Amino acid sequence: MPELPEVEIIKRQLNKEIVGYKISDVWRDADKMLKPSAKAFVEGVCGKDIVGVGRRAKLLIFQLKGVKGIKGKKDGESFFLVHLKLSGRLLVRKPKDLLDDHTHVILELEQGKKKLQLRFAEARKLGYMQYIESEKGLEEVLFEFGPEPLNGLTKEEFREILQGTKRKIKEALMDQKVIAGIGNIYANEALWLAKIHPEVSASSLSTRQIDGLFEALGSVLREALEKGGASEQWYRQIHGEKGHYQDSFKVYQREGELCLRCRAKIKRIEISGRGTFYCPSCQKIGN
DNA sequence: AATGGGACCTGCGCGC
DNA sequence: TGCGCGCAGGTCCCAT
Repeated sequence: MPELPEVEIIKRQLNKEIVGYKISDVWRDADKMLKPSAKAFVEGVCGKDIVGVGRRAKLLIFQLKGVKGIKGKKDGESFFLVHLKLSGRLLVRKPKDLLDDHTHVILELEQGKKKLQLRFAEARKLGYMQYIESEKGLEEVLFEFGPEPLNGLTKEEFREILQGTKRKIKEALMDQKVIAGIGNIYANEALWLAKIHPEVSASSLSTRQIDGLFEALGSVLREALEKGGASEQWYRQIHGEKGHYQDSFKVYQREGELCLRCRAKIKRIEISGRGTFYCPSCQKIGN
């Protein structure tokens, strides 16, 4: 999945569809996917209203308002997070709609007579939903993320961050503590666009290269947003539609195919265990 | 500190 | 048709 653009699209769509609904019940068949425990999650969210959906890095943040279900405490703000990991889908359906494959959690939603379901389908069960009791608890989770590339990150800050680490540039880009929201697809695509070899040390990049990478990153992420995200095997929008950015991949999963700039063959290597695709001719070390 | 490997899980496509 | 293998949008933990 679900990298920044995909999560952002889900966030925007959910804000149009489920804000104002109350969570009336939770069904689940994989307790492991609920944190801090299935019981705490269910008790935490049941009976509360969804007042908004946000995003930080690749996390969705559902803001809740209302009385805690069982113990009936004060009316305050609480939250739950959703991480889709590799194969998660969040789908908004009507209760009578055909069950989606790999659904492991269903939040029953009500607003007056209207009823909806928010279904968490996760083929690999690596994703999770996490209930968080307070704003303070939320801040503790979000605290560690680096800046958001489409919201607040400046060219100067980007330079400073990258010049301060000797790690391979692709590793740095994908580290959520360095920059938030970049995953394997967008790291590969941005480096191709900026003509930077994925294995070069971040601190060895010139200012001109870093500025180019900053532009490339913004351009790739914005284009992905416009195209509804990248739908490979799993990613879907909230009504099940595919995004289209996969049709614009320049290097990702194009091993052996021709570079669209110079016609050289795209190579695949591994960096930190992740498939890495680049053009050996226009992304040279020491460019 | 930095790097590498494995774990967490399951599904799918490919070659034989 | 069936089986084994490699690969998959992510992140965490541990050993070296």
